[in-house]
Amino acid sequence: MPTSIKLKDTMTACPHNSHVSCGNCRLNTLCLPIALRTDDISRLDEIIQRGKPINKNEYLYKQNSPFSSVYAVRSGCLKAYRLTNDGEEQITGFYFPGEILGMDGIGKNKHNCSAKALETSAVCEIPFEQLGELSTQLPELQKHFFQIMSHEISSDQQLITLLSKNSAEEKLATLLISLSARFAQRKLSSTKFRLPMSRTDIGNYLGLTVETVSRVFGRFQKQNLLSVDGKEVKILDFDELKSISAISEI
Amino acid sequence: MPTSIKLKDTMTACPHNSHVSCGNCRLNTLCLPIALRTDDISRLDEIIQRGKPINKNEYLYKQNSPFSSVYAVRSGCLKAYRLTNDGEEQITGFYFPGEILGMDGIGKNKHNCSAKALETSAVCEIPFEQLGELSTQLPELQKHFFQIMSHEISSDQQLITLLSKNSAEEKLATLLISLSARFAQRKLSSTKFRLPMSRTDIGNYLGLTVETVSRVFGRFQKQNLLSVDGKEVKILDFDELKSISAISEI
DNA sequence: CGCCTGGTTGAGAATCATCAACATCTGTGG
DNA sequence: CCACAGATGTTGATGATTCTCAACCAGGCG
Repeated sequence: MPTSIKLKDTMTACPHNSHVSCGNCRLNTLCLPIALRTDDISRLDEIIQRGKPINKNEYLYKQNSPFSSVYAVRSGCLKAYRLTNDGEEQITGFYFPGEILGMDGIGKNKHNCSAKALETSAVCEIPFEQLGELSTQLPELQKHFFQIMSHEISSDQQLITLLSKNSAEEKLATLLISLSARFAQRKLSSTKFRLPMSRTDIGNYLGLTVETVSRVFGRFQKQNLLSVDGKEVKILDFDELKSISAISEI
Repeated sequence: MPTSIKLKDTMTACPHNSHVSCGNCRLNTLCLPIALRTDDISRLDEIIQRGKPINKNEYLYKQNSPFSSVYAVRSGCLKAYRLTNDGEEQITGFYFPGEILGMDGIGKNKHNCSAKALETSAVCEIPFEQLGELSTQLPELQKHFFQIMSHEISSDQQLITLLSKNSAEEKLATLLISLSARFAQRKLSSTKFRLPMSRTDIGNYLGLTVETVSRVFGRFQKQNLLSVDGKEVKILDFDELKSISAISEI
């Protein structure tokens, strides 16, 4: 068990750097409870393990493997997916820096999904047993984790609605607007970004075939909503794209 | 605020009876942490409020209303649903006795869904603030609620897969097998039961139109998998129905 | 009794999947 | 550095599942 290294100075908080502590991680407003006091953050810091980065296509965890930790993404991007009866995969979410995954494993003490890196990624491992113990002492932390889990439920429910009610164009527009918002949250451009996932992954996530995804990208370009160059996307008409999407709040 | 009435004697634990305490509720193996000691159950009992039954089509809570409690179903059945942009509803789940709903509201302190009774139903209201406090003192309770939320996440993810990958027949078979299992859990018949929801609700939940649901019911009857009389369903060939469904474990 | 909601059945239409061919990108090894 | 192979993405033609629209039936309730 590597003990975490404490750095009280204000070193550059690059998320790839595995020596950054929670206190000076630039993502901490996303994954940490705002209300935690500095010395409480240190206690959280102590249970968090920062492993070496995982490469593209490597697993963070596999479906049905024993559950022990949840993970906060530090850099890169991961997909979570379940295998269906007939061995196909169904992607249930993409996870970006500051977002937390693995909570589906808590209920049955084994992972309900697999998680695989879409590109070289670094994560903070948060042993759940210890998190639970610490949470009994820090009510704010407990509340925060209830909230994170609740958010996961809400976003799953939104995906359910999307899959059930919306057309291919609405689905893709919704994904793009959602990604845009999540990039903005990390102070990145909300209109020009790189999709870390393949077209196949997008189709899988949205319940569409690759071909349909490709065609809809084509239509969006013809309508001057987007300019697309491989995985690079530039949103040209944000408002129109949003109005196509299933995302309501302005 | 009515104070809960304690009944230490072994009165008949009918779930409609609002005076039954957690300790002698016959559903407590479903909604309570197994490991809780008797006097701890009493403490939980004290924060739980047992309101009067809600009638068919009445709301338990509405989307965007302030969140304060989660609810355990005591009798009846409820549906949870979200309104889409254009005012349509999307059902995200049906909740039967022993099951817990409302957890989607924790994250933003307002309900992400509405919940409406499909028939006269009774619920136990569990004020979340107090549950949080009690959980810091009873680690088992905290763990139990993490698990319940995690189960909700897992089942939402299974629904995502179902909606995205499966045909109309697979969807309906899956719902029927799932209901069957949940009735069995409550010691009711797993092959003969009454659907509390309308065909429209089933279609909505499964991402199908009423007509399609009706046709698939018809086909299943022609294949002698089911006999259907309105809302009464009798499963004639459980194994075949299960093999059509997306439910794997035997 | 008749209205209204909920459910069933039929015919035609539309979206998206499938199948297939082709283009492009990636990376590996000569 | 180039060439090639495999993976990934695009485009086209065809077809199937499911939706839409419409008519009709059944049961419950005033």
